[in-house]
Amino acid sequence: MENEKISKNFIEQEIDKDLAEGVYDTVCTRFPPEPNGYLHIGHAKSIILNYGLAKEYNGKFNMRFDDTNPTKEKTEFVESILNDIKWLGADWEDRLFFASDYFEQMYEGAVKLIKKGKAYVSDLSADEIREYRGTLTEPGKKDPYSDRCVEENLELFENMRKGLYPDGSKVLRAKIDMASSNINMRDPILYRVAHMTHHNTGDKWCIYPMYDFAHPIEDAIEGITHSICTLEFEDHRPLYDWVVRELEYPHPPRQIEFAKMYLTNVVTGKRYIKKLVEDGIVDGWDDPRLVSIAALRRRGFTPESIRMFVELCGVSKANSSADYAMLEYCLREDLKLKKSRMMAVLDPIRLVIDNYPEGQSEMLVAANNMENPELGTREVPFERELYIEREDFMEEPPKKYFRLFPGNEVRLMHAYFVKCVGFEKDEEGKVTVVHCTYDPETKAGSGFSGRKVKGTIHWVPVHSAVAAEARLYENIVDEEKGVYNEEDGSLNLNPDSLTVLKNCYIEPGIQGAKAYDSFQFVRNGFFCVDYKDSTKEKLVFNRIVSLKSSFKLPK
RNA sequence: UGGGCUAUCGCCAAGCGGUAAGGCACAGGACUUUGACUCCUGCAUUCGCUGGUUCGAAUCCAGCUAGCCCAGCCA
Repeated sequence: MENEKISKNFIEQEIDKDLAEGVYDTVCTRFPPEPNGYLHIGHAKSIILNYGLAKEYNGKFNMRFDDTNPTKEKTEFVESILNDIKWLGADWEDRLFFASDYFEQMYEGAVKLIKKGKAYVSDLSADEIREYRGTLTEPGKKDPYSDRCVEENLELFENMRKGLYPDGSKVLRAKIDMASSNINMRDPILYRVAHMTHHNTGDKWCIYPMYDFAHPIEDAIEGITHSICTLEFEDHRPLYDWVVRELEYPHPPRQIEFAKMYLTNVVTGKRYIKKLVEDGIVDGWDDPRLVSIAALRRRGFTPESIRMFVELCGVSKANSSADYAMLEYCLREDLKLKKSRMMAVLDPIRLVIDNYPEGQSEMLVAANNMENPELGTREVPFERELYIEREDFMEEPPKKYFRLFPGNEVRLMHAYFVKCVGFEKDEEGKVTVVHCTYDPETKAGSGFSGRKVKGTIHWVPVHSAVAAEARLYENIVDEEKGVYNEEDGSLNLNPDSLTVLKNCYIEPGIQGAKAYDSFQFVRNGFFCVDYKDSTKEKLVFNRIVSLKSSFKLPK
């Protein structure tokens, strides 16, 4: 199933170059999330990219939690992140690391910088540091504490570690260039004081390293060769390189940046999701309309489909936003040969076969997947009264409509040809029953070829069908207006993002089948079980991909 | 406005001086026990703009324009 790669992406080209020039003789990548939230589709791209690169080059892939800021991190997130990565299929083998396990080495690194005269302890307040840093257009000013001698700095830094100073009173800064046009190089803060319990190291530390100092060290310790991150860290690369150079690591890692990928008409902002949850519009961060990994999983996307999506999108340095249709395509592609295709009726009307004996029933053999015989067959009871989809019958059909209408013949899937001979309506003019006659000669699988019909419709036996509830999810954001309301900054929500259909029926026997995880049924849509509600008496399904049908009723 | 990055079809994206890959979407047609799938066919005389170099430029140079990122003791 792996598509032949026509060309390598720019990261692969860089790696090839490094390998050819002997800069590295192996490839080691990593996925380094901070355990401060749930993973979403954007993280999936990074995971799949990093893991894929390691695989492709026969290298190693490390899992590492970048937990250097105890104010934001929780063990709860560690669990969920690990779970999602496993589900996606990235395997870190025995290499699960925590940045916090390197705190001692980072501390030693800081001491080394102080001894080299490359770092100093500053007593400036947060506000003062901001002032001294200058602005985007004006250079910064020299930190008055930057001339402290090595011995004094060593002592002060040790005292910082000992907890002698309150939070915010002192920081360790790198001595680089306060006039640099790159703000990240204006004596960046390396360590801050924070008396706080860390989820991994407890109360052992009260000083914590900043990302810019910690990350290159983490990479270097683990022997990472290519540290792949997103574009916003491009400006930090000079600092990354400065740290590994000053700390004199023998085989310094190399940072390469790529553009994040967004999806069209999807809400990603944490504060917006929070608002959606608070307002009761979605039922949590894993609501199927959102794009956290858990949401996608709940909606029925498979790990394979997400991997395919990432590969299809490719990697570049141009900010972009992929069509949701591309994700849906990947799922259809993944599922179409792998899953059973069952029948169901979402909006039922009764179909009565006038010439089928009352009380009689027979078991028909149905292929689980017409395109993949390996999935076997199942039996479906056929009887005089069936449910069919309301839209599969029209009293006055438009041109080129070839499902049921008075006088027309169609195939009932896996069963017989039926011809419409009449119908009944209620007082409101709504069709309630469609009458047909069937032709025993036309039984599915009989090889009958006397005549052909243009339409094939799904059905379910009235007496043994299983009642179900279906949830049809659409984009939560208004497709035409876009995600954000320009005027007040709110979201443009689609009022029909969730439709609950309570009066649905699915084939009997599905209940016993174990293939619930995701399968295809009802014409051309893919559905899956809503994992949250599957314990309810009625089965609940989510529609995960919009119906793909080229016949649209002329309105 | 200082610095960094980006710009190729509605959406992704190849291309790396020799005359615009591919996928999604879309539109026609064939096939069909799912109007799906599959299979054909069509879909950028042009690469943000303007000049220049060259026999030849999306690719090199110069100048514009637009978008994204950076002034956390966040990552």
